[in-house]
Amino acid sequence: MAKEVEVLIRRLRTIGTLGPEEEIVVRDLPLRLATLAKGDEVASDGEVMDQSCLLLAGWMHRLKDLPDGSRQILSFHVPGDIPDLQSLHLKKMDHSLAATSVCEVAFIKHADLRRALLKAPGVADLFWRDTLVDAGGFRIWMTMLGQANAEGRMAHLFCELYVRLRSVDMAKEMRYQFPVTQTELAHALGITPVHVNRTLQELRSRGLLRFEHHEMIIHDWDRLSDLAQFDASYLHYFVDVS
Amino acid sequence: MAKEVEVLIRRLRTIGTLGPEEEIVVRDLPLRLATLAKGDEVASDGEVMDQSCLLLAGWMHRLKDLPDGSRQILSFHVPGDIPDLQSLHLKKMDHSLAATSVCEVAFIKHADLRRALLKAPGVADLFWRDTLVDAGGFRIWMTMLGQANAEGRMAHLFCELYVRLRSVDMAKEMRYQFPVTQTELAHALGITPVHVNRTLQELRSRGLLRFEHHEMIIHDWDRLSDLAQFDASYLHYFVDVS
DNA sequence: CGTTCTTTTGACTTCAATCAATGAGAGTGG
DNA sequence: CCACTCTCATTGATTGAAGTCAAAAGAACG
Repeated sequence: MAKEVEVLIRRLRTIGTLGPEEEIVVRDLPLRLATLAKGDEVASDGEVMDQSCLLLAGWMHRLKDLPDGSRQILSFHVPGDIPDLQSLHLKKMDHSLAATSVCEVAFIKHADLRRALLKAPGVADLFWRDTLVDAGGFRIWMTMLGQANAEGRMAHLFCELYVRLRSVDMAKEMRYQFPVTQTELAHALGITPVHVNRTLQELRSRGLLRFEHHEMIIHDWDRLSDLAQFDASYLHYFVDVS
Repeated sequence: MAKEVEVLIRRLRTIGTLGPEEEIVVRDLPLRLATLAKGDEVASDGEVMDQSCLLLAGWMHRLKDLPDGSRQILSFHVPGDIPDLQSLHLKKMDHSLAATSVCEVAFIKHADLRRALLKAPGVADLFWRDTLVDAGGFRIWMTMLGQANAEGRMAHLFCELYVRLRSVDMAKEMRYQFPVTQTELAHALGITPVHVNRTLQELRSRGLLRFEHHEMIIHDWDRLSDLAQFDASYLHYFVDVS
């Protein structure tokens, strides 16, 4: 029972080791299930949280809106992720968390989480490690935003998503579903929607990939990852799945 | 004795509370002191670490070099920071840590740190929190790199540094020392050195600030922080010092 | 005091933004 | 089942912010 927690177990085993007794502690976490509609925000910038959100199915993303109206998408999330785990220790959100597509989630009360982590320090270390891997993703994205042009950034995002999606069986044979619009891609890449469109066309005309109707097909992984200067080690997978 | 650890105590109290017994645990951490020359790397991309580095005096920065030769400076660090604390759980570095200026540091063995955190879970939470605040800084910088132009990014960096430096008594009355070259600034801001120079001139000609001989003087905080869309809450200071 | 690093300036180029319009799909309701 | 609407994708023309290249001027340092 409570098969919902399996995605979390898998995620934790992707970035570290989880002993049998620790697994029990994780399995015993009380979950409150919910279904989110596309665009729903489960945490808003400035809000004070008392729970975190485990993504079970579908996509989520974190975003930051600036006073001038511009928006940066900070990360995309796949099942097994706890995108707002940081709120366990930083109660007040400094960004927002929203559903990219319809999705299934499980809320975990911070009080319950705290109790569990106190009981099993090894699990606490794993959760800590998870937030550190999260930060590692930000570092790479900062680097790409600061140094790479539109093609490089886009290629990098598509490479990262392929590797992460494979680890949760949502990608195989160089293809995956990615339910975002070009405008959302633009918010993630720090470029305009028009330029997203042109960059996609450029990558496609060079035979690197195709992205149509929310389906990504990578035609030439070697040249794409080369263009992206992609190196999956920042994902800190315990066993590399790339 | 061991007054070196005071900067760390202060830092921890800046982002949370530290009880008397927890303070003792922190004070008992074995430190190995060292002096670094400008440019020295205490941790390099790919390296496996068994210690972290507490900055006691001077400046450090973290950076990521890409295969094509471009470099992104990810963060600047001031006394009290442990810039590579994440290596406690992510042994293998995914970026580098270097001395911006001559500086004094204290190395803390991960084994000692782990022992201390096991003894005092409240301290573990504080250190975890510190890494989460670190990640919050990355999120804001990602946002500025993706959405703001050269002026906005530069203004934001200068605002952030003023607030952080004030909390460690290294800035007052709208001025502080900042020992970087315009080329290093360029690596942090994701623009070219030439454009750094022109942007500095522009900000100066508008009466917002002056930056000469490594000294920053902010002439108009209100307009500068407005241009930066700066909101210090992402620093997650327990008591706001801005 | 000369050598090196850093800052500054000018001319030119380029990548991406902007503005504006058209086209294509998906879902809705008469 | 087809008009209608809405969102999303695409295209073209133009503008603008920042990059590039090259050189000179100014500081810093042994």
